Formats: sequence, C-alpha cells, structure tokens
Amino acid sequence: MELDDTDREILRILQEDARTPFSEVARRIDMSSATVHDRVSRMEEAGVLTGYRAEVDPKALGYGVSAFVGLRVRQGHEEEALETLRAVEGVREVHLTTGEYDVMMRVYAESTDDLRDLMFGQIATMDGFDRSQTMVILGTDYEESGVPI
Amino acid sequence: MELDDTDREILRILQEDARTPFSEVARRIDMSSATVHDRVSRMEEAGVLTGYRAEVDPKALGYGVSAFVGLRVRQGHEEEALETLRAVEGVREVHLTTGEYDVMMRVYAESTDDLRDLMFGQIATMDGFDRSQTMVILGTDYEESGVPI
DNA sequence: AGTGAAAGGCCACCGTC
DNA sequence: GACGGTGGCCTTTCACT
Repeated sequence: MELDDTDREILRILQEDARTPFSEVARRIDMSSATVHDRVSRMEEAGVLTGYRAEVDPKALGYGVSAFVGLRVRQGHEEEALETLRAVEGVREVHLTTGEYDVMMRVYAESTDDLRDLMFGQIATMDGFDRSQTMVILGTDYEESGVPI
Repeated sequence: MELDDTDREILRILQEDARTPFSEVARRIDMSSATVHDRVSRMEEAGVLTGYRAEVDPKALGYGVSAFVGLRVRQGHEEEALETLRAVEGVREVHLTTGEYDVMMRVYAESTDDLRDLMFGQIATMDGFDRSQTMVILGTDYEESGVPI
C-alpha cells in the first residue's frame, strides 16, 4: 500500500495519542472526519495500522525488573527452544538475531528473585539451552515509542 | 496507587485495544461507564496509564531493518555518548544495562546501507565510543505488547 | 478520494447516594 | 466509589461530486 503525506500525518497523530477523536485529527489535517475515517480503515485493512495499545507503567503492576536476555541455542533444537520460551510468563518478546546470540528476549520480572526463577528455573533447564547472558535494565535513557514518521 | 481487580481488568482491555469505547468496557466489566471513566482518569493521573499508542507496521514506512545494538562506552564519557545517541535518527530506545554492554539500543533502519551509515557514520565515530555489537533482527518469533496483567 | 448531512452512540460532567 | 441522566460531541454511513 502506498502512503501519502496525509496518511503519514494521521499515523503520526495516532501514534502520539491513539484516542485522539477522528474529528480532532480531521481538524488538524484540515479534512473532513469522514476522510480520516476512510483512510484509517484502509490503513487498518492494509495492515499498516496494526492496533491501538494503552501504555501501562510496569512498576504499577509490580514488575520492577526488566531485562534483555541473549540466548544461544543448541543446533537442531531451535524449534523446541522457541516453543518453551513463548510459554514462559514474563517473556514479552523473542527475536531471532545475528551476532553473538541466536535469540534476543525482553523479559519482565517482579523482582530479582523472580528473575532468578525465570532464568535458572525455566530457561537454563530447557531443551536446547546452550548459554545465556542477562542484561538487566538499570534505567532507560531514551524511549520513543513506535516508528519514526 | 493501589489497583484492584476491576482496575486490572480495565487495563487489560485497553492494552488490547486502546480505542475500546468506555461504554463497551463498562459492559464487559459490568459497571457503569461513569465508573470506568472515573477509574481511567484516576489511573492516568497516578501515572499507571501513561498513554495510548497506535501500532504501525515499520515495513509500511520503509523501515525494513531492525536491530539491537550493544555498546560499550569509555569511562567518564557516558553523558556525552547518551546525548549523541538520543539524537541519532533511527535510534528508538537507549537503555543502561548490566552485563556485557553498558548501553543496549533498539534501532530502525531503512536498509542495511542505512544501518551501516548509522553505525559507522554516527555511532562508531562519536565521543566516548569504545566498541559495539549489532544484532540484526532476522525475525520476531513472539511479541506480546505491554505488561502481563 | 473527498465531502456534508444525519442518526445513533459515546464522552464527560453533573448531582446524588 | 458507584450511579443515572444529560447536553454536546463524535462516529459511521451514504448519496453526491
């Protein structure tokens, strides 16, 4: 699907605040809200707009620890490893990557104890596990949600 | 702020689809929409609900390459390094971490050429740069946006 | 692809319990 | 803290350009 500047402007506004009323979006891009509605629908159907998410502070829900975990998997055991990882509570993202690790994960835990259980109890003991490195996030210096538009 | 089960249920619904009308949320949790409105406002003010974001497919905007970049910084040059990184187009997240790197970043690029410019043109030449490792994301096996509720 | 109009639905804000 | 009611705004659709 081809996106023009108007589409990009709409995306920018909704990426900033997904609950912005279409009528307000229309005002800002100087078009009717029917048009906005139309374009948004088209972008949803084309898979450009994939959803609308409320952002929740992890700390408020008791997740005080967040980490990246790099993982090496034994050759031939990739599929079973991924399947296990997907099912681990706290594992939010599982990416296949080039470089030092085969898999890069993003995990949330309630505490370091909880993270320890997750790593040594579930991940290190799984089928296909080779070795891992846990990079605990001490702080986030900069975070821009979404895509540059 | 203390969250009860009703609050959590509201968060779960809005994390799934931030544009769900409050009246619909109210129906699902079997309360009035005035109550939902009330609770949402309280959670926004308390910083539990930090925003609402439309999710956009990076590929649709021409960002075909995504990577994690681990970075080591020369001691005493942390601040200037972070400042530089924040300003690099394509750098979306900058986290301070324990482990093998000092900084873990998440970057988007339009192509491998673009990524090369970003790494060798801007990051490797910056003040305080020690060394880096780029982990290009070949695929994402699992991704659960937001926090487990 | 964009528009205005219109019906129905929704939001936000009361006052009340 | 939760509720019903209300006025104004918003969404969605449609015929027309």
